[in-house]
This record gives sequence, structure tokens and C-alpha cells, in this order.
Amino acid sequence: MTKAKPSRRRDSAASRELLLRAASELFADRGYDRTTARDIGERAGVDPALIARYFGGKSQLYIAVLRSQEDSDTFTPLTDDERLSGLLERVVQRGPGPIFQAALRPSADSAAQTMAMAELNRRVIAPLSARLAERGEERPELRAELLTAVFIGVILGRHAGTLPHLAGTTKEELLSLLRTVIPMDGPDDPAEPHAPEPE
Amino acid sequence: MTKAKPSRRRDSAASRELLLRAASELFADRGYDRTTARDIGERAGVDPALIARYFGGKSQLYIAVLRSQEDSDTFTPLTDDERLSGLLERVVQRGPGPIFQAALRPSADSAAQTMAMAELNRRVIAPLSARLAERGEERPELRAELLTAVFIGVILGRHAGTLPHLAGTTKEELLSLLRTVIPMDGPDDPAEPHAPEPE
DNA sequence: CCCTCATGTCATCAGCCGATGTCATCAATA
DNA sequence: TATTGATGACATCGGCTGATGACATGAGGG
Repeated sequence: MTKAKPSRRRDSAASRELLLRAASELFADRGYDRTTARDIGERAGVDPALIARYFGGKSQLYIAVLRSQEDSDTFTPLTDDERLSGLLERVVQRGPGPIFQAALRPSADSAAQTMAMAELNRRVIAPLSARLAERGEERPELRAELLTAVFIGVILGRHAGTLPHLAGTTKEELLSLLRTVIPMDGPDDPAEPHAPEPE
Repeated sequence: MTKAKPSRRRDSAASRELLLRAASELFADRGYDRTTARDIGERAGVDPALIARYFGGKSQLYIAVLRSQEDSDTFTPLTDDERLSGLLERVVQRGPGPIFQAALRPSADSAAQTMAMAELNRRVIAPLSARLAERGEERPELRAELLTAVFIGVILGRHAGTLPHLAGTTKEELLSLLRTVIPMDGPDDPAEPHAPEPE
């Protein structure tokens, strides 16, 4: 009963997965508004009507994409060198991602937009804010938002292709550039070392 | 012959001007893609069909807006305190402006997009690049693009309303925040124009 | 005073969007 | 094999966009 034969020639789970993957790529590359349901279907090789059937609509597909990436992201502050490097690695390869897109290019769909901003807070702003507070900086939330906006601005500016020199940078160049703009945690932390970081 | 009576009840020049002004405000606030011709007509109190008649279409109206603002902008580098302050003043009051919008949120219309990026270079990136070169920095064009992206990222992040703390800042707070991220020209410049200093 | 044409109004078009419903088709089970 | 439910292909809908052309109107020149 309920045998999940993997050799099914018509497999709804596979179609779901194809749509999710295609949507993930396209939302990461172009953001929500500029990717159409027909685009997603074409890239997935699946009829776009199935988006409505399996996810309930484009905005809920978007939310599903956000959820599907929940675990793949670490929650280290942006001032952590490894975190910044890893983030850049992913961004250079797969585009800014749906969340960063949503921060500076908010979509009209309020459910999707709200979800994206909640994730941005959870994954990026909150840990950064906590780190800045640890350092003893004033207004840590404000500064965390500032640095996040800075980071996303550079990422999007590079990806949009409108800034040719920036677009031509390698991941390493970009990393060193960002370090001149985002004050990183030193290896010898000037802040009091009373709270060691679990890794 | 061609008497320009100012009391004409039906005045094409006035309609043109109203459309131009309304478009200027809306493009500055929402960017190109997200403002519709009907929006512009409604705000201007003018029939949107006249956009096509007087400008040739939406994209040419956009270009006309860019041209109409050509003189109103100074061409000082972003690292100049007065320039940064003035820019913020305008941005806080009237929104990011069509050019900054276009840099991180490129539109599908290629003519409009190309024009906007040319203006961005002329007004912001080029003077900043020249200033950085004067300072003796390496890769001045790249750094100029980086700082421009940083600036626009903060501006858009604040304007989008997705970053609440940033959105709540006054012009002065924002200015001091930006100074922590964009290395300004000192009043007594520490770097001699002829003697680059090692750091 | 009447004609003419600039100006403005309006209906409508074609294209794209997301979404929905219908129907054919195939796999699993009896 | 016959039945049935799941799966997917397709046509189409209503809504929005930018654009266009036909028509109304009134100001200014003769």
C-alpha cells in the first residue's frame, strides 16, 4: 500500500521537484516580478499550469522555494570571514538569490515579500545585529541593516551588469573589496572574549 | 505669428510639462517598470494617450525625464561631503531618482536602460573615479563602481521600506552612517595629491 | 461668422500575465 | 481485462500594460 515505485513514468513528485528547482534558479537570478510562470515551466520542462496545481500559485511556489533553502544556509554574521566567503561563493555561482533580490527590489505580492523579509532578518540581519551588539557597537540593528544594504547593493550591482568593472570581478576580488567596506571581525578579537563562538 | 498666449485654455506645452513632472516623480519613486503610463496620466491630470502623442511613448518620456534633470545635478564626487549631503537631501525628499533605480533594478527597455546608465556614469561614477585616481588609489574605476553600488544599496534599502531601522533614519543620521562606509575626502586631505601614502 | 486644425477624450487593440477548467491518457488495482 | 484515480496537455479566461486611431471640441484666423 502506497508503494512509491521510483520508476513511474508519470511522477508528480518529480514534476514538483523540477518546478521547484527551476523556480529557485530563476527567482535567484531575476527576482520575483521578472520571472513568469511560463518561464519556470519552460525551464523545468513542465507545463506551467502544474504550478497552480502543485503549489497553489506563483507566490506560493516562491514561498516553497524560500522554505526549501532554509537549511542550506548558515546563520553566521556577515562580518565573519568564512560566512562572507561562502555567501559570495554561492552568489557568484547561482545569482543573488530570491531573498537579497526582495530586499532591494520588493515585489508587489505581499505574502511573498513578507516571507522573504522575514527570512532575510532571520538569516542575515539578526545574527549580524547580535554580533555587532557583542562588539559593543551602538544601534546594532540599524548598523546591521546598513551593512546588509551595503552588501546587497554590491551584489546586485555586480549581477545587474550595469557596472561593468564590478561585474568583471572574481569572487576573490569581490571579497577583498567588500572587506574594505564591511568591518570584519579580527582574528584577534578586540572585543572581550567572554563569549566563545560554538562552531 | 506663433503667438504664445499664456492664457490658452488648451495648452499642449502645459500638458507636456505636467506629464514630464508627474513622470519624473513616479520614476524617481518606483523606477521605470513599476510605473505605468496610466499612473503618470492620473497624477498629471492628463490623458495618458498624450504621452504617446507628445513624447512618442513611455520609454521616450523616461529619456526626456533624464534629460530634463541634466543640469540640476552637480558633478562632484560622492566623497565630497557637500555633494553627499546634497544628494541625500534630494533623495530623502524626492526618492532615489530614476538613475539610481536603474542601476540596481534594470528595466527591460534597453534604450531607457542604456540612457540611464550613461547618465549614472557621467554624473556619479566618472567624477568619483577621477577623485579616487587623484588620491592615488588603485583601480579607481572599480572602486568608484563599488562605492556607487554601496551608496545606491543603502538608498534603495532605505526607500524600499524593507529595512525598518534604516527606513526610519533622518537625513543627518543617514549621512553619518554613510560616512562610516564611504571614505570621505578629509578637509585637510591626509593624502597629498603627489605623495601617495602607504597604509 | 464660419472654417480649420490643434488639442483632448474615448474606445479599443494586441500582447503578456497568472490562473482555471476541461479533457485525454496512462498506471495501478480488482 | 475493465475500472478508476492520478497526471499532464491544452484552450481559454479576465486583468493589466503600452499603444493607436477615430472622434469631439473649441480657439484663432480668414
